[in-house]
Amino acid sequence: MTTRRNPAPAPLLRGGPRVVTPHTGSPRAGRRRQPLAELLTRLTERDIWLLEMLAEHTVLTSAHINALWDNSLRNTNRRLLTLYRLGLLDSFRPRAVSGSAPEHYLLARNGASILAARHATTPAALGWSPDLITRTAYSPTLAHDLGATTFFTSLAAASRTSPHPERVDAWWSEQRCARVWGDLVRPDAHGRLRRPDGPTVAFFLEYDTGTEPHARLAAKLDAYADAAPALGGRPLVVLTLPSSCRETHLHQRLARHPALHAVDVATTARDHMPPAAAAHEPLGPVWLRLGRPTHRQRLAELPAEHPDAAERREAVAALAGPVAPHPFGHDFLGALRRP
DNA sequence: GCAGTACAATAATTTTCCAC
DNA sequence: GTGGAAAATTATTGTACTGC
Repeated sequence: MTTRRNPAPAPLLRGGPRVVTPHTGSPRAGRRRQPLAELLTRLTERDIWLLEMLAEHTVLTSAHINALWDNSLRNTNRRLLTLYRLGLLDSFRPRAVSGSAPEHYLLARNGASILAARHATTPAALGWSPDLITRTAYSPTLAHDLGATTFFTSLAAASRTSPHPERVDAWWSEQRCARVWGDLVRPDAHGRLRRPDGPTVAFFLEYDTGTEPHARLAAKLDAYADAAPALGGRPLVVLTLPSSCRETHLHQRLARHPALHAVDVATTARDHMPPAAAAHEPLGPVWLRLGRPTHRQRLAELPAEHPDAAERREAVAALAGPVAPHPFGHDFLGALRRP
């Protein structure tokens, strides 16, 4: 095991210790207060959609945003810098294991104010506060939360290039799930994948960092089994694990768990790569059914939800507010509802 | 004017090597 | 074992150019 010479854990907040030579000029320079009405002439639908996404998911890295925008990284970074200078976004860069970390973006005051105006509410009601960046940058769950985010942005990017025309229909944050289902279940996210022939694979994401004991994961499955009637039938829980070794042990321990009578569970290991794949691909054949691990399946091949369950879920979700559809093409994440 | 592309320069960090 | 210098890695930004 190697040790770091400079193990300071503090994230780098913009305006912090990041040194820029006078020759290039500070990349953070030029930020000034902008009247909100003036900003209206500068914002595109894509920008507004990004603000909505940040309100929903709190923090996204430049790579996440690039994947969602389906853009070149250069263009994504340039636009993000513009939005930062307009006071719409805040950002920080945590320490990285190797090299430097990507920029992490959140809503800044102007961005929160514009969103609040659009939803006829206040920035505070949207979860924004002046110390949001500090709370987020130093959050002990930041890596876990970003892991769940990476799962969905990978899914979204892959669905655009996949030969299988599935579509990511929805991506709900942990906070939205808590608002909809309360203490019944606490997934890290909820998503829906729509097959081209109509059925929808709705799933609850549990992102495992390898720190929870098997008993804790078993207890989560019990909670899903208990909540199954309220969740609209037989819920599908997808568990993404850090290693094949942990996945194997989990299957050995939980293959006959009683909750499997009421819950469908599929696992994947993030170090597992299908043949000819360059990286772990959550849309690909990487999922093993718990209790019946005959072969690895694609996410779209996992059990689709019953139409009645979909109807019941939509009714519950409708209580959470209006829809902000994706403005450019693929309308995944269309279920952005704000209470 | 804005978005997109390409290239070069720069920053922040870890890793490696080497002298002491 | 420790500390410093150089190399390597990863990511961002400035600039020039093109096209709409």
